[in-house]
Amino acid sequence: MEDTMTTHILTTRANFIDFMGHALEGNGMPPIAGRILGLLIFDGEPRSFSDLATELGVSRGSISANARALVQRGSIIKVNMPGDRQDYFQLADESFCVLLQTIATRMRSTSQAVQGFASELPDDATPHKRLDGLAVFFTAMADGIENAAKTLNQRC
Amino acid sequence: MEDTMTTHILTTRANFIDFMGHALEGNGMPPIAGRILGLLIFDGEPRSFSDLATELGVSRGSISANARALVQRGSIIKVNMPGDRQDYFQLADESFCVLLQTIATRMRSTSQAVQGFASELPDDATPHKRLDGLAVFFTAMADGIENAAKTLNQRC
DNA sequence: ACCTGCGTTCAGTTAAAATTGAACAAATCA
DNA sequence: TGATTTGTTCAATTTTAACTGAACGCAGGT
Repeated sequence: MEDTMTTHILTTRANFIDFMGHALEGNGMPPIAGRILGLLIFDGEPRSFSDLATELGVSRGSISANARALVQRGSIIKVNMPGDRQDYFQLADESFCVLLQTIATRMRSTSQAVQGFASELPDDATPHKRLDGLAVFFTAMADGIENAAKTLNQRC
Repeated sequence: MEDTMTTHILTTRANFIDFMGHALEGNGMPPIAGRILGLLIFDGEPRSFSDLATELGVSRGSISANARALVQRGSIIKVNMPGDRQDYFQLADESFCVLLQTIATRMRSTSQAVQGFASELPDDATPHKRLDGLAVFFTAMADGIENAAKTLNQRC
């Protein structure tokens, strides 16, 4: 009974980790980054570098690269345990907010880029208007996402 | 002078098309789809199937596949010109709105999926809470994006 | 000093995605 | 009918991204 329960949780855990791998793949991140994030979200507590490699069944090189990318994005943080020189990783408190901010920022820079193209064109040219419209579109999207961040009532 | 102007516009056009190719690449679409979209946004008017292949310098097979994908997404529409049996494509009026709706929908389904994983876990388990939080996150994002769509005062 | 464990790096490999190009069917025209 | 044009399909190819694994430097431990 206890075992059944545990098994079910472990199955769910594995499925969730797998799911996150695919989900973040669709957002321009490598699958393993998604799996690391999924594992850390699920477990909540710090996990060691080696554990990640072992549990996910991937090379240490992969953990190194992908964990670094996640740290850089602010999704996870690296922590040190006293008397243990391994690196540990855990979900960042502001993880989700950071994710939103990252996306919003990307939208804004895209908007700016499009605006740049528009400004190259004569004001009366119809492409100018359309590119302007596209720039507005990206800005609106950035606004919407940042707004969502605030809605989450966390510090963003 | 006239020539300089035209050249500059053409250069900007080429750069914009190229930019869109890269931009949509980051959103999970093939580069050529982005370039087709960029070309149609810039030009505004219908362009023929063959023109797309010629101007973008890619195979007809690629135009066929990518244009179809864009049509299916609702970003562009296929139109027919009287007395010309070629297929023409042009930017859909609701192009940008559709883009937002697509993203919002994906967010909601992701949220639901995560919620599904959460429901597999006992209510008192801490992973349950975290997955719930993640689901809320995706919902908030979907809301934010749909809100942005409405802000654009177009019919969405 | 030597050994062991840890994380990084990067050249090589593998796997996945995108694109090509030739074959094809349908439609048009002479 | 036969020749042409048009868009689709799919197997082969190219391109790109991701991953591996061995070599390396660094820290501690014995």
